[in-house]
Amino acid sequence: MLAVVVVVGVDRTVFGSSRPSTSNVCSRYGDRVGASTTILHADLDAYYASVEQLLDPALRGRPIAVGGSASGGVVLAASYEARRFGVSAGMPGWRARQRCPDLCFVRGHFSEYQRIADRVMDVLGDYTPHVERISIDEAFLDVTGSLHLFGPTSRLAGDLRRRVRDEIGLPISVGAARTKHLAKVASQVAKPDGLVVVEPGGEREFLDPLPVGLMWGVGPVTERRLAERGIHTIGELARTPGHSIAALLGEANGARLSALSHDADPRRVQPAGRGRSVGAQSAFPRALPDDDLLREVLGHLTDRIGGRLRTKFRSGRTITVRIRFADMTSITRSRTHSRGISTNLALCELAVALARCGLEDRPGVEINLLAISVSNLVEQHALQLELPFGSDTPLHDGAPLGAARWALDRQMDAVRAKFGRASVGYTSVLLSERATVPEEFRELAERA
DNA sequence: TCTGGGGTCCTAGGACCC
DNA sequence: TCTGGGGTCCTAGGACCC
Repeated sequence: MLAVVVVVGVDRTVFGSSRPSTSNVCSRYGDRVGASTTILHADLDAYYASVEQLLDPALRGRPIAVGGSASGGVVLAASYEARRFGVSAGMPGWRARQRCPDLCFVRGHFSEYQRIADRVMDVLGDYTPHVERISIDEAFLDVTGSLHLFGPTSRLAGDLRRRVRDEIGLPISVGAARTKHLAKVASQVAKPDGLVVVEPGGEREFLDPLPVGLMWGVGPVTERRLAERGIHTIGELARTPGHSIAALLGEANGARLSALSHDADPRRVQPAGRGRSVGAQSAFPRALPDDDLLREVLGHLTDRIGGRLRTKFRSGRTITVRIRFADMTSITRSRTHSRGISTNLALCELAVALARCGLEDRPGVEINLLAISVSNLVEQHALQLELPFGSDTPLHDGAPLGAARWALDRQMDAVRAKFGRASVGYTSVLLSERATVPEEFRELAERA
C-alpha cells in the first residue's frame, strides 16, 4: 500500500506580505474563506472497480472493467490494473479488450455501490459535520474546527484514510489545502491511494509545475487552446495577463481560471443546492426516427423524469430535447412555457413535438440517442392542482396539464415507491427496452 | 430622417464535471 | 463493431421592453 505524505512549503509565506491579507478580505466580505481554513477532498479510487475487487477477492490485482463486454456495450469503470493498459470509462468494450487482452469484464453490483459509498460518507462525517458530497464517491470536508480534536491535518487525513481502509476495505485518496480547488488538485496528485497536504504558504510551489489539465474546468479543448499559446503549467497560466486569458477562453472562463491559477477560490464547503434541471437520455442502436420510436423512447424518458420532478414537488417551464444522429452530431430544440410542467403525458407530448421539429431539417437520417432535459424549475404549488378536475384543456402555450393527471401520476409514483418501478406504468413505457445500459446504472446515476 | 442603450428572457450550441 | 448517463455553466444572437 502506498502512503504518500507530501507536505509542501511549511515555512514559506508567499501570500500575505505583498498583497492584502486573506483575513482582511474575510473581515470585509464575511463570506470568504479565512486564512486558516483547512479543506479536504476525499476521493475513492476507481470506485466501482474497487468495490468489485472488494466483493470478489479473485478479482484483486487483476485488470477489470465494470460494464460492457468484449463484443459490445461501454466500460463504466476500470481498475487501475486495467487503466495501465489504456482502458478507461466510456470506452467501447471491444476496444478495451483490444488494449488489454486479459481484461476481465464484470457485471456491476449497482445497489452495493450506493450502500458502500454511503458507509464511507458516514465515516467522513465522523470528522466534521461540514461535508459536501459532490458525487457518489467523493466529497469535500471543512475540517477547520476539527483539528483541535484530531491533531494536525496530516494526522487527521491519515486516520481517515486508515479507517476507510480498515472498516470498509477501500482505498481513498485525500488532498488537503486552504481552498476547495487546491484540495481537489491535491487529491488528484495523491492518486492512487495517497495523501497530499499543501500547507498554507506552499501553494505556489505546489501549483506552479503542475499541468493545467489538472485544474477544475480545464478539459481537452481548453488544454489545447492554452497549449497553442505555449501555456502548459499552472504557473505559466498564473503568469499570463488576465486579459489575454479572457480573450482566449471568454470572459467568465478566463477570469475563473486566472483566479484559480492564483489560488483564489472563494467557494466554501456547503451542502448541495436544489438542482437546476432534471434530465434523462437513452442511447440505442441507430434507427430511423419514426413516430413509434419517438413515442417509445421519449415516453420512457419522461416517465423517469416526471417521477423525479414530482417527488421534489417541482415542475419545469423549459423542455429541451436533444437528438444525436448516426454521425454523432447532435442538435437541441427547446421551448419555454408560461408555467411548469410535470405530468408524464404532458412532458411526453411536448418532447415528441420538439423532436419532430428538430428532425424536420434532416429527414431520413438515422439517430442513436434521444435526451430530454427539464429546466427553469419552479415549485409545484397548490395553485396548479386547482385547475378544473380532469382538465385536459391545453394551456395557452399548448401544454395539457390537469390536476387529475398529476394526481394519477402521483399515485403511480407511490405504488412504485412501494413495489418497484416495474410494478405499474403506462404500457408503452413498460415495454420499451431499447436501452443499451442496465436500468440499475441509470438509477445509480440519478442519485450520484 | 434617423435610429440609443440597458436589461431580461429565450434559443441553440458547446465545454466540462463525475 | 463503433462511441453511457446525469448534470452545471457559458456564449452569442435575437426579441422585446423601457
